[in-house]
Amino acid sequence: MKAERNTIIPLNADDTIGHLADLFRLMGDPTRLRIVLTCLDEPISVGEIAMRLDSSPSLVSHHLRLLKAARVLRSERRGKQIFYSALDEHIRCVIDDMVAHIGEPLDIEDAD
Amino acid sequence: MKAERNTIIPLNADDTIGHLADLFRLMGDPTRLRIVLTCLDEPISVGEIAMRLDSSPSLVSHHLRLLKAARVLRSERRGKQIFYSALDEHIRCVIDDMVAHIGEPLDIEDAD
DNA sequence: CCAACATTTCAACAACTATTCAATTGTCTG
DNA sequence: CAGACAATTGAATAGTTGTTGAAATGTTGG
Repeated sequence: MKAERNTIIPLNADDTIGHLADLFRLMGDPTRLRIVLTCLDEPISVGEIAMRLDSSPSLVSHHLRLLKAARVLRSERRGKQIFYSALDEHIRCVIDDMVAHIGEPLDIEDAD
Repeated sequence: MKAERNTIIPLNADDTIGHLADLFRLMGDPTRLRIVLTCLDEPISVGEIAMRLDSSPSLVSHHLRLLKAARVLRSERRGKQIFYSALDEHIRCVIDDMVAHIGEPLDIEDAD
C-alpha cells in the first residue's frame, strides 16, 4: 500500500480531516519529530531518548504520551524501563515522502 | 520513488528536521489542511477556496501565504484572480500515507 | 480616472502549547 | 521493607499561533 495519485478524501468528513491534522500537528514539533525518528529504528527507553536528544525525561515523557495516544508509537515495559517503538511502518513512509518533498530541487518556473 | 523502509535522516542535521517539522506543522491545522486538499485537484482561486470552505478570504489568504512560502502550493495570477495549486505531487503522497496510517485497523501483527 | 472586484496586509485578541520543575507512581534489588 | 532508579503526572509559565475585521494593494473595465 503506497501513496497513489488518488487522494479521495471526502471533504465533508471533518472527522477524517481533523484526525489527519492531529497527526500532522504531532509531527510538527521538532522535539516530537526527533523522538519519533529516534523510535523508528528500534525500541528505545525513555531515558535513552532523553539522553540522545539532550532533553529531560519529563519532557520526553510528555511527548511520548501524546504520540502513544495518537497511535504513532507503542510502549512496552522491560523491567524498570519502558521501551517505545513505531506502531507501524506508515509513519516512516510519511516522513520519507516529506523528505522527498524537501529534496525537490526548487522547481521554479515563472511564478508571478 | 515512493516511500521505502530506509529513512536515512542524519539526526544531527537540525536544519533538515526543523524544515520537516515546519512542513508537518503547516499540515497540522485543519483549515490549512482543507485548503491544501482543495488545491490538490486543480488550480483554484482564493475566493473559491474561501467559498468551498465557508471561510473568509482573509483567513484563506493568510494560510495560502504560509503554504506558498513553504513551497507546498504555488500561485498563478489570471486576471483579477490568483489561482493556487500543489507545487508537486509529494504532498499528495504524504497525505495518502497518513490516511493509510489512520485506516490501519489496529493491526497488531507480531507485536510481542 | 474612477468604480468594482479580488486578494493581501495589518493590528490585536483569544486560545493553544511546549517547556520546566516538583511531586508521585511504579519497579527492581539488597 | 527501604532505597535507588525509571518514568509519569501536575501545575504554572512563556511563547506561539489561528482567527477576525478593517484598511490597503492590485487589477480590470467603463
